[in-house]
Amino acid sequence: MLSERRLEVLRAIVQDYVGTEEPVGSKALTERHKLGVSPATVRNDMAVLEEEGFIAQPHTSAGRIPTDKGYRLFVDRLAGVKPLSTPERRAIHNFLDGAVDLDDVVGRTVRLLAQLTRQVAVVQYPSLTRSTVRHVELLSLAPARLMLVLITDTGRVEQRLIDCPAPFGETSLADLRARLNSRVVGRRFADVPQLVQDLPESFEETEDRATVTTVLATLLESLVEEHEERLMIGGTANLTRFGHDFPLMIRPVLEALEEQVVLLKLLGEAKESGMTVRIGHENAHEGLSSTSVVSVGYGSGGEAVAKLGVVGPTRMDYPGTMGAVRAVARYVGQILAES
Amino acid sequence: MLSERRLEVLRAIVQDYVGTEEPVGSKALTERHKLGVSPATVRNDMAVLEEEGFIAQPHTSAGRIPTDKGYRLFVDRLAGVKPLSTPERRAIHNFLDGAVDLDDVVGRTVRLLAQLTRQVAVVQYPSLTRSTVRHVELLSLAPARLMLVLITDTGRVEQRLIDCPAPFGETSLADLRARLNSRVVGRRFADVPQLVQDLPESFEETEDRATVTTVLATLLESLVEEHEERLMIGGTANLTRFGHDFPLMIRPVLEALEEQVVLLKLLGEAKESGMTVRIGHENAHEGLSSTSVVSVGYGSGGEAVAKLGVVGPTRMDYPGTMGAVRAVARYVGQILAES
DNA sequence: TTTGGCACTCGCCCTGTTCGAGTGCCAGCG
DNA sequence: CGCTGGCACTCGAACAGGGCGAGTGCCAAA
Repeated sequence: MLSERRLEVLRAIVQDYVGTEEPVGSKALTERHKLGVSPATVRNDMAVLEEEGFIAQPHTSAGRIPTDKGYRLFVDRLAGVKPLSTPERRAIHNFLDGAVDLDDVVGRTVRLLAQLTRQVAVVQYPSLTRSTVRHVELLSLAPARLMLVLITDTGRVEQRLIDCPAPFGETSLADLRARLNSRVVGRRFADVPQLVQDLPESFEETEDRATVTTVLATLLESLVEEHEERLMIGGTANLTRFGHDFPLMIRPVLEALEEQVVLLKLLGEAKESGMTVRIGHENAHEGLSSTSVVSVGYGSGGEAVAKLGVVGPTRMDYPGTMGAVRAVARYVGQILAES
Repeated sequence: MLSERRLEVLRAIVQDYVGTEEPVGSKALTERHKLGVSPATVRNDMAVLEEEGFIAQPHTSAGRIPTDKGYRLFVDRLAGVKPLSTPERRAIHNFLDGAVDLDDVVGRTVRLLAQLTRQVAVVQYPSLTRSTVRHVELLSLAPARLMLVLITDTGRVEQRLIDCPAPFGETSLADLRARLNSRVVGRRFADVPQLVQDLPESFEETEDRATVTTVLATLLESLVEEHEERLMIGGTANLTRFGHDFPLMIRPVLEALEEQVVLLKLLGEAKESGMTVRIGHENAHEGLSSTSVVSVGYGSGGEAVAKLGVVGPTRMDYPGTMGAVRAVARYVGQILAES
């Protein structure tokens, strides 16, 4: 087990390294932090910490830098979540309050998060399957062409064109629309396909209706699949803060960020509740092995409807980042609940 | 005036430099291109070209590289637009045909363009003001809360929440909806606010309606303003191909790309018809002074409803890039016309 | 267990040197 | 008059060597 002071030394190393981006030596440590011991003692502690794998030296006769394992310990036991300052909180409110629709909320959130953390921000749209249906609309664009519009309680609006096998009268359309709405409004999205599937059984009439309803069902399903998970990213310019080795690092990160699949998986791996911090190699994707991901679920009520987070270098200000991420998530939740 | 051979030398320099990323000297030129003259002659030509400002040397005793002016001449007079290969064309079709809605079309276009050109792709959503209204829908989400949904002929669907000053009956709603549609469908989007503004005059009834209609009008207007110009970008990972000096270059470019305003202005400066190539300092934004922007309008019919293009280093393969941009724009136009 | 001292290591940075691609100029040739 | 080959020159890239100093590990003493 590590003594209290050793942990203190680790904390000091992490803080200094995050601040300076340079390997930190024993002397500098004792000067900048009031550890109450001499450099020699710190050196001994460092030797132990290195043996345990919490820190490493890039090359002999250089200072130490934290390893992923070191950051892990730091996050788990040595650092809290730094609450935001009141100006920062106020900035969040001001910035987010002007949003006019969901796209706007998500867009503003991304920009806000990127600005607060000075890192790359990722915000997932509220999941369809976890939302409930607020409204279903069927519009007739042309005789044999419909448009389906779905509105969720989280403000998402999804639409899809439907080519009907045969023309469809306005009255039957109204009928179907009414039945759909009475069936489906207020239900969880995930249940919708099944509900719609059953709909034809309640009719004894023409096959017209049956065909259309099946079209609807398949459409709903594909819609849920394809649009289930959308996300927005921003602040990629912050990648340039990565450090001196950034030309090599930045490439795979940009590539990973472009692959929505990768990002979704990344967020998907995060815990359902509470904040998740994945450090360096803890991330499955190897292009992100020198980045850390801080993510948290957000939602209008008790349960999360989606996640948001930031991606940055492992050498990041964890307490501050976690504080910003949590604060933003909370407030976005409030905004969603209001709308 | 420049002789034919001098132009040929410039063309060779541009081609070689684009290929190798390295300053090109007289010897290498004569070896790689059948100019039919000796290096010494080429040197003389180069001296002239440099005097005229078409090429420059990064430092004494290095080869020459084209200046912005040199690229301009190259694009204007020395290079055509390289048509795509048939496999490439087929790829475009295959890739774009699977799109299910406008978001999907735009998203696929961005990815396609980025992949074809290996550069950063920018695609503007079809402009609202240049589209016509296909459908207007008014949904009642709560007694005093409506949702307005607008659908354009280009497939854009825009929605906006409306908080009514007072509850609004279902029948008055249906009435208003019908009137709205009969007034507005088929009209150009830009005219809609005015049309809606006039709507209250055709009523002699309660002030209920009047208030709601004005709410509608202002909303329509703000909607047009705020959502008029949206765009999607992709392929930012290609920024890493920028060259050896890319750490310095990439920063301002990423920042510019994040600022939608900047990009929109960039595309806005492009000609209305035909392809526009802006080279280096020709771009107003100074962060983009070492990039070139190739853009072109696209649309379902004769006139353009929006623009798309790519952003890359001035040292780019202009004929190939222009070919890809043009081909993609054409096919996206077709897709939009079909939907 | 902590501390001061001390020898040692090794990357960084500065300097000097070499190497060669590329240039400009010039005299000669068609 | 334009093209060509030759030649001296320039100047950056690449490499090597040396001093510097931060930082280390170890040890003996408190």
